[in-house]
Amino acid sequence: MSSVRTRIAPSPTGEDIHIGNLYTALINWAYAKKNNGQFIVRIEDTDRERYVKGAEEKILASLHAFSITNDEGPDVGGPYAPYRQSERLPIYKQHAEELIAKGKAYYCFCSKERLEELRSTQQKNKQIPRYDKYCLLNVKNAKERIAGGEKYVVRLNVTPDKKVWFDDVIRGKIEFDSNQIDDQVLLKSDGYPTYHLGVVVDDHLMKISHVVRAEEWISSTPKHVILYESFGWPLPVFAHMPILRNPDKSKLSKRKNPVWASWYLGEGYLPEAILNFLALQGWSHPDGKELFSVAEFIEKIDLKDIHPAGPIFDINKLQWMNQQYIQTLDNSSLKNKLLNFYEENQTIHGFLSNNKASETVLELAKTRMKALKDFSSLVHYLFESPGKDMMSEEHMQIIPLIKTALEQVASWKSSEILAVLKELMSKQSSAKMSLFYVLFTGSKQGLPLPEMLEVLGKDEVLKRLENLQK
RNA sequence: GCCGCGUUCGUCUAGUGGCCUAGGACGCUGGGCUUUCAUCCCGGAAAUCACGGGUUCGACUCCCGUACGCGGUACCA
Repeated sequence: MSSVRTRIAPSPTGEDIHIGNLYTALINWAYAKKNNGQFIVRIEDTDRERYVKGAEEKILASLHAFSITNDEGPDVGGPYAPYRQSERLPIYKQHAEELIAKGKAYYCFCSKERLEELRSTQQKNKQIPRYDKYCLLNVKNAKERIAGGEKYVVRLNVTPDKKVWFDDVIRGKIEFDSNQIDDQVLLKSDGYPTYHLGVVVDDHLMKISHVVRAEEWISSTPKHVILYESFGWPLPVFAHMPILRNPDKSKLSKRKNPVWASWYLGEGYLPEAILNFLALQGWSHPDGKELFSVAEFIEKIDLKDIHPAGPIFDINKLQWMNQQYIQTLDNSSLKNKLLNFYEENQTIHGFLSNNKASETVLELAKTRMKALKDFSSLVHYLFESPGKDMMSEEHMQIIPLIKTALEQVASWKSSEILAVLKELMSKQSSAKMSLFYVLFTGSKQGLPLPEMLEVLGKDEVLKRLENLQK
């Protein structure tokens, strides 16, 4: 059996890798790993208009942040380098010319204006908007015009009245009528290939065995099939993944949802949790498990088990999953993750690395974080006492009572503090736990108060009460 | 418009002809534990399996049609 080689082909046209692309990357990577194959990253930077500088680096960095490692790519090289399409221009040109020589493609000199006019009249007459093969039928001196410096494109010469089909692992046989297929531009006038020429040539040259990509590519696949046949190349296995959706069911977009992988990382979602969540889109563990490792996913995944309907991206479930991952972390790994996450925040970073009490806090905070970024609001009052402006008459009245009570605590331990607070509550009907919380934290709820008061220290606690009385 | 893909609780899904009076998970909700909030545990509501026809002794499961949703329809990917 020939080896499994999969790939993702991101375009550096956004801020970062799109979460939907990360999903596709996960499936491609996992499937390759499962089969002891290779996973390749190829940068499809053929759109010069939308090109975003630095996007490629960001995409690669994000992939690595998720531990999705590529065996070949622009960053690590490989036997089929270069892996950046902009560096492969002569290859596409050569292949386009091969197609022309075979009569499978042709030069076209039509202006943008003519194409627009053609399209609008076709639409007006309710015809399928397609190129009319004008240049194929009328231009006889293409070589001369090109030699004369005229701009041109190369178009695919689609034979009408034919059935074009392919087998999709996830969806079965998909068939198109070639009359529906446009004479797609293959090589643009700037010398760059379009996606269609680029993918087919590169996937073949790089020996990609499985083309696993999003559903939005289904309708261009027949063009690719024609291309493979025109070159005389065997077809790869196709698998079109469902596309992730917004709550309104449209394709997941940045207007309606956070889509950049780094956004999720920046909120403090753990890569493992995100991957686990993504694995559950369109797929389910054979044992019905919800929580499982990437290694287990690799072991169990099979392309044919993927459900084709487009799932709505439910951030709620992601949050739950993230919390599950956070609370099963041991203190030292949680600490490391937080240290990393709060690299810029000196207060929290310092507290975590120097304060012995951070162990206690970590333990208590664990079950109360949906994401790493929740940690700061859970502990902020350790570094900054709540102001008088947050207190009501009720709070002010209770201060003397609680102060005397706390002053009597001999051994400043959470258990004793709790006992004292409980006693106060039983004696004084106006004394309530929620009042105490506000006094020290500015909020009615939070991490267990006795433990946090212990962390704060007797002196600091009493000082805070005194300050409030001033 | 045309072409293609899809359709099981609000959401992610199980389900490949009888085990389904449809199971799990998130969310929602009631309760327990508890110093608040969480965690954790127990319970509940929630899907006439989009609809209509077939096929079959029997259909969520197979076939056809319809509706709806989504995707594509670029010298963007």
